[in-house]
Amino acid sequence: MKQQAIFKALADPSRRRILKLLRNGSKTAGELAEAFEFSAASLSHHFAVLKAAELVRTERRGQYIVYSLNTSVFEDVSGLVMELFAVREEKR
Amino acid sequence: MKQQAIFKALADPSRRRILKLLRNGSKTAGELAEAFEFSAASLSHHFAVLKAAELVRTERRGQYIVYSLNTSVFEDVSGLVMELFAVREEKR
DNA sequence: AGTTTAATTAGATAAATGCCTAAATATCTA
DNA sequence: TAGATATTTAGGCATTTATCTAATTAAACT
Repeated sequence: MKQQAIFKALADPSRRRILKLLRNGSKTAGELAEAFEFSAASLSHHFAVLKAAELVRTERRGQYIVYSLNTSVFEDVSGLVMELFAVREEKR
Repeated sequence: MKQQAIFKALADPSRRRILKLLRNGSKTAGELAEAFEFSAASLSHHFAVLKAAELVRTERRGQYIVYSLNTSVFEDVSGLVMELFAVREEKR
């Protein structure tokens, strides 16, 4: 798990928005792009950051590249947040 | 709740480390500084970012300024994470 | 094979971030 | 009130980030 990559990826509002768009199912890069006013290139950069954090997964489908949420990282992220706030257990 | 401030604050490893140091009780700026090799000024900057996100609270105690975790934000942060990954409920 | 469509990579630039030292502020103590 | 200690604020610099346009890669369709 790439803790730093995850937090860094989540720090940008556009990237969080991409994640939210993916909650209800995969989308192609182009479909996602419709929701933004950025150039496709900029979006692509954001995808790369999300991918580096393993928050999304990709799959080529013909001409298209399909992005989907990697929900298995969700537990990692939750765990990281817990870890930041939870009082540490006594050693025993 | 300042969503963007929170995610931005969590994006830096030193700031996450500060939060962890505070899990088991308040500490003065100086005590926290001992754990780092940064200048006090740099640390102070990090404190300001954490404070802007309301992740920590401060209280002056004489000469010292005491920092403590604002655990009430914990729920906010958890909620934000949930929101990023949870499949959205059907409208009804 | 050549053209179109989808997406990424390269290269440039402006803005934000993280660090530093020096100066300022606040409190304590002699 | 003067000096010492704790911390923040100001100003400057280097690195990283987010964006753009242009060029490239990959697949699809004639």
